[in-house]
Parts: sequence; C-alpha cells; structure tokens
Amino acid sequence: MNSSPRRGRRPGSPDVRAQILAVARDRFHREGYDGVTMRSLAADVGVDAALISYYFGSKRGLFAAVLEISVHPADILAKLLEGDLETLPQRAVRTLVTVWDQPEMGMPLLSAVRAAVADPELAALIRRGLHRELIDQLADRIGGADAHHRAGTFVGQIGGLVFTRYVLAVEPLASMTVDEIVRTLGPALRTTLFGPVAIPARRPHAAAGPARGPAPR
Amino acid sequence: MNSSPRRGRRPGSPDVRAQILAVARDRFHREGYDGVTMRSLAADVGVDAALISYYFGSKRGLFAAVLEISVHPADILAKLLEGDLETLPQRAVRTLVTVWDQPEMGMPLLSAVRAAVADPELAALIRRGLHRELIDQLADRIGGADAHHRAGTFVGQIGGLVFTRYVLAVEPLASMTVDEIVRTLGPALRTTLFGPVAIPARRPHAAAGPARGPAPR
DNA sequence: GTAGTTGTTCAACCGTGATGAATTCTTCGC
DNA sequence: GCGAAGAATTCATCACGGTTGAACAACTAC
Repeated sequence: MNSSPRRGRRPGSPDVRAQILAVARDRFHREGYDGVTMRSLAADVGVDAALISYYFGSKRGLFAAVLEISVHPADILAKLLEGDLETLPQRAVRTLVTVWDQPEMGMPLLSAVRAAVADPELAALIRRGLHRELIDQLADRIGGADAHHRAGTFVGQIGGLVFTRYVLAVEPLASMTVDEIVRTLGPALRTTLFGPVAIPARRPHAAAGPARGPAPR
Repeated sequence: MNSSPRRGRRPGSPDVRAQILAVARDRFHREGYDGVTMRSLAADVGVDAALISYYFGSKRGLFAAVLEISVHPADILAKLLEGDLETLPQRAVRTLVTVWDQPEMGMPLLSAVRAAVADPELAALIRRGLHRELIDQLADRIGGADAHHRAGTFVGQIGGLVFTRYVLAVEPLASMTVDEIVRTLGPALRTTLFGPVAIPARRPHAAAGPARGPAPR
C-alpha cells in the first residue's frame, strides 16, 4: 500500500486512534452496541465524532475493531482439542464457564454474541468460525459415521449453556457453580460424543422413535 | 389513487388498528425489529406514522402486541409435560424442532428471541417464563435432590438447539432432519434427566473431575 | 518556500422515533 | 334533529442517530 516513505502529518502526540479504541472497548462492553453513541464516545475521548468515522469507517467498523482486540477464541479451542478426548466434555464445560465467568473475557464475548444475533454478517462470521475451528476438528477426532452429527450436537449443547446462562441468565443455570454445571452437563455431553443412540436404562418407547441409527461404534 | 389524503377521521369503520397489526406482524417476522421503520410501515398500511404511536404507544409497544398474537408457548409446554416422563426428551426435541421448522411459528419465535437478546426487559420476560412454566414444573416431575439442576440443564440444552440451529444456523445442526436430531440429542437429554452423574461406558478418568454427586436416584 | 499528505473540526444531511396541535368523523344526550 | 364530547387521523416539528464533504491545521518532502 504505502509505497512512498512516510509523508504528511504524523499521528498526534497522543495516539488518538488507540485512545478511541480503548474507550470504545470499555463502553461497548459496559453499555452494549446501541448504548454507545458516536457523539458521546467522541466527547468521552475529547474529539469530534467525525474522527471516529475517519479512522474506523463506521460505527460497525469500530465495533469490529474492538472485537478484534478483545476476542481470541481460537487458541483456547485448540488447547481443548489437544487434550485427552475422554475428558473433553468436562474440560470443555469447565473451560467455557471459567472463561465466561471472568468479566474481562466474558463481557467482550457476550457483546460479540449479542451483536451477532442482531447482525447477520457477524452471525455468519461466528457460524463459520464454529464450524471450521471446532466442529470439523472435533468430528475428526471422534470419528465414526455420525461424527459430524455428534460434534454438531455437542457444540449445540455448549452453545445452549452460553445462551441460557450468560445471554438470558435463566435460573438455576445462571447461578450454578462450575462444579455443579460440570456434574450435570458433563454426562450429557459424554453421551453425545460417545454414547449409544438411545440410553438403554429404561424401555425406549420404541413406537415413534427411529431409535436405531448407524452403529454407535 | 388517493392523491390528497384528507385530514381527520376517516368515514366508515375500517379497523385500521388490526390492519397495522397484520402488516407489522408480517414485516417484523420477515425483516426483524430494526428492519422495520415506523414510517415505511405506515406507508405500507397507507396511514400516517403518528397513528401507530397513537394506537400502540411506541414501536416497542407495537412489537409487543405482535408478539402477543404470534407466540403462545405455554400450551405447547403444558402438553409436553402432561405426557409420559420417560419419553419426554424425545418428544420435547421433536415438538420443538417441528414447531420451529414451520415458518408461521418459527419466524415469530425467532424474532422474539432476537428481540430478547437486544432488549433486557424482553429477556427478563422470557427468563421468567422459562423458569415458571418449564423448569419448575419439570423439576417437580422428575424429583430428587438435584431436580432443579437437571431441569435447568435440560432447558439449557434445548435452548442451545434453538440458538445454534435457528439463530446462528450453524452446520450441521441447521440442516439435520428432525429424526437425526432426536437420535443424537435425545440420549443426551435422557442422561440429563435420568442418568448418573458420569456415564460408565469408559473409564471416567477419575482424576480432575468431581464426578460424584448426589445419588442418581 | 511550496506542494503534498494526513489529522481534526465544523456544519450540514437525512432518517429515526416521538409529540402536540389541528382537523374531521362518530356517537350520544337531549 | 342538534350540538357537544370524544375518537381517529394527519401535519409540523423536535431531538437525536450515524454519516459526509468541505475547510482548516499540522506536518513532511523537495
């Protein structure tokens, strides 16, 4: 891009772009996308609102930039998948809850999810991310004919935890401890990954259910 | 058409309120809350925008009215809980997917969820609804010491299905058939409701996990 | 110096939801 | 019937949202 040596005015003595980003980050996480207006944000930084557009193109651009510096899920996911497959369900739940429970991580993630629900393009971003970084890899590791179905369902269950505990905050999930959640959700996740297609503990009510699928391996 | 829309009350008794509601319902479901502007909606109905405020107080009031006539989850939930507890997981999944898959029901529900994510008051509504109508009742039916934890986790997983399949539309969940979903998610839900705290199919890797909880009844 | 580039502000635009006053129709007491 | 009360409808306007183009200021390069 910049072929010629640096011409023109140098960035102001305080790096205004970084300042805007920092304040925006704080306020977006605290007040949500709609709660932050460009004018009020500009006033906070002590700058004209047009400058934000100048640097970030638009309000959404600014939000995207904030997300960029706030959310890095990929490395956490990679760590999870590296470990022992047997213990993955418990570890996944524990890691997820731990990460989301600390506000410095949870708030950015929450605002990201909120924004994604409202904005189809952001939703597509998350959708693709989940699929490539998590579901495909997980399916590879568990193997078997219905690996993708199991992996997808697994992610769905994890997503449900995020949705009900953090976005909706519905009780009792919202105030259960990490251990309690691992205890109750862990076995279900194990069933999804490794279990048979129907738990044989009681009569599966064979009538309507197409209870037989590909062999549970 | 009518080139000079006269001021004042219209002759006859056209039920304009119902007309507004019908058009709003359609457009909200198709274009989402933010996609519908009061002016464009008013133009669609052939009416001044102020009339909407007159009838419904505010845009949110209109949206609430649309939800009112579009979403009645309570009766469906009641039916579910009436049936045999043993088959509840499968039936719940099947009912949920069936309902959400038909656009006449699914779109309203989806726009409700979307709105709830953006608006804390609506979120509180859904939160309370889920808790009173579903979790408490379900906990009563399954009984036992950790009934509430199990019920909450159950609802969380169901919510995850909604979130990932319908809101985020992440693959492969988004294009799995009803039967496939019932097959993969059903057993996990059974585990949540009735299962032990750790599935004994393989060595539960006793180290880290607080794998023992209240007896599984 | 002068020209060119970048940072910053100002004023304005257009679209949003909301509100109060003005106007016209319906209804109901007499 | 008449006339007043009230309901339904539009208009003009407000405050506020994000965005934009022109102007100006600061700085670098030649």
